[in-house]
Amino acid sequence: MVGVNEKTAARTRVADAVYERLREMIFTGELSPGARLSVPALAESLDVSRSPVRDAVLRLVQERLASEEPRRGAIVASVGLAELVSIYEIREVLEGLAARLAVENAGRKLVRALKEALDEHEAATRTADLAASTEADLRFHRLIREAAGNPEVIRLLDDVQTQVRLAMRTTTVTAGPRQAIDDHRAILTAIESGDAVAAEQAARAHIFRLRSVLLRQLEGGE
Amino acid sequence: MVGVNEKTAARTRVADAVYERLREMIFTGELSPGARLSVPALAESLDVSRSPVRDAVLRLVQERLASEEPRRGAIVASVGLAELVSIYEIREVLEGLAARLAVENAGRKLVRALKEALDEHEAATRTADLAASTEADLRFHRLIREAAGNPEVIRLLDDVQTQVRLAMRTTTVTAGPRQAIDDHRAILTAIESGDAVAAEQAARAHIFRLRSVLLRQLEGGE
DNA sequence: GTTCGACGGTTTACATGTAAGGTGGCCGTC
DNA sequence: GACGGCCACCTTACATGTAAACCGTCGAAC
Repeated sequence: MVGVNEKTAARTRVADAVYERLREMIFTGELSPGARLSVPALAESLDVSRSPVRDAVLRLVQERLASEEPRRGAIVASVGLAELVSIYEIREVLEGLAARLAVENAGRKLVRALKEALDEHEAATRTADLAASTEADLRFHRLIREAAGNPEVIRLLDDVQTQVRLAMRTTTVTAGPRQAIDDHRAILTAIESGDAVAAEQAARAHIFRLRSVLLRQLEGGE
Repeated sequence: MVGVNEKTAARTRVADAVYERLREMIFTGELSPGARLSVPALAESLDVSRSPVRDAVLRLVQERLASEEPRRGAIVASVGLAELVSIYEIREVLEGLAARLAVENAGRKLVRALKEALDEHEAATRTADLAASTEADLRFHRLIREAAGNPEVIRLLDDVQTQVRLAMRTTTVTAGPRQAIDDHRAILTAIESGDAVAAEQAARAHIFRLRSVLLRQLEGGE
């Protein structure tokens, strides 16, 4: 034995770090939609060589956080309202699926955790703590999809959320905090009662309402 | 097979060609699940440098045709029965969504094209022409999702199909040709009558039956 | 006979060189 | 002053160099 094995060592890929950094820059607005992702320029500003930057940019492109045209390089993607509506159509059926599957292998623990998230969501809303409210909201959804036991659903919903976050740089979608909590309560009730079909319906209805908000924005203002 | 036909002439990217070639090698079995994707070895055998091969392999990894462990390289992915079930759960709701959306902006042309595909499917089944039957089957589904008018749905269902093709190297899933045709007819009827909800239900039921076949395989003979 | 550790070969991951293509600016022309 | 072609710069895409990590093997010690 050569000594203690450091688990911290495993994660040191420069390309991964660059990828994370670029994601962060996109989500914080340091890189706006449309901004050019010049590999040499980024390499210099991040003080690494071009190779890991290239890998990271390719990864962003394939996750559609950036778009590229051959020989012209990549730019930060922008997600318009119409695309966001398309994404919410997908999110609707995927969240429905997650809720249905969650019922099928749900336990007491899930219900308890969901209740807790919902309570915190409500409390944060009462005190107008936006950050905590958002966190509890996201956690509620995350708990359900992780309980679904289908790794593909988790991955796809993570993808959806990534696109939504990007779109949020220019748009917001909320049906009002009270509506969200009521919707969540309906989902929780269905899960608690073990009614998979009702849970699917409730989850779909929740996303459907959010999508309706988007559609009104699409037709009305802007 | 998303959009290979860009009309711009000078799309001679070596990395793209390598990517296509590797995909082909995976689907034809030239590269079996588990096979190592050694960048230097592939570069030599394809007679290009390591860079485009590296790009292509990264792309495969990201599309989950290959899996990688850091510092250990990539191998051709294998899709087991359990994963295939997960994929079909997703396919169920996505095909349902596509059918619903297709109704919402369907025209006469769609119905006619679907009828044609269904007729050919039936004819090919009668003459036991497996290739033509499969082609007509795929075309039926493709027509619907392209009519959905939601590019994300198309992309996700293409992804699903890629995974299914990979899984098909070791598994087959069919509910029997008659069942498939009956299912398709039910979908067509619902679309023709303009009943979006019925179309969604019919499409979901179709995939649900295929998934049931998988589940029986999963429980029964290994 | 089994276990352990050193060694060679192979590969990854990062760095860097370079030809060809694209862009935008600049200048001359009308 | 507007327009069009030329040129210089920058970038992409491919090629290649290289340190360090990993794998399998082999041999020695117990």
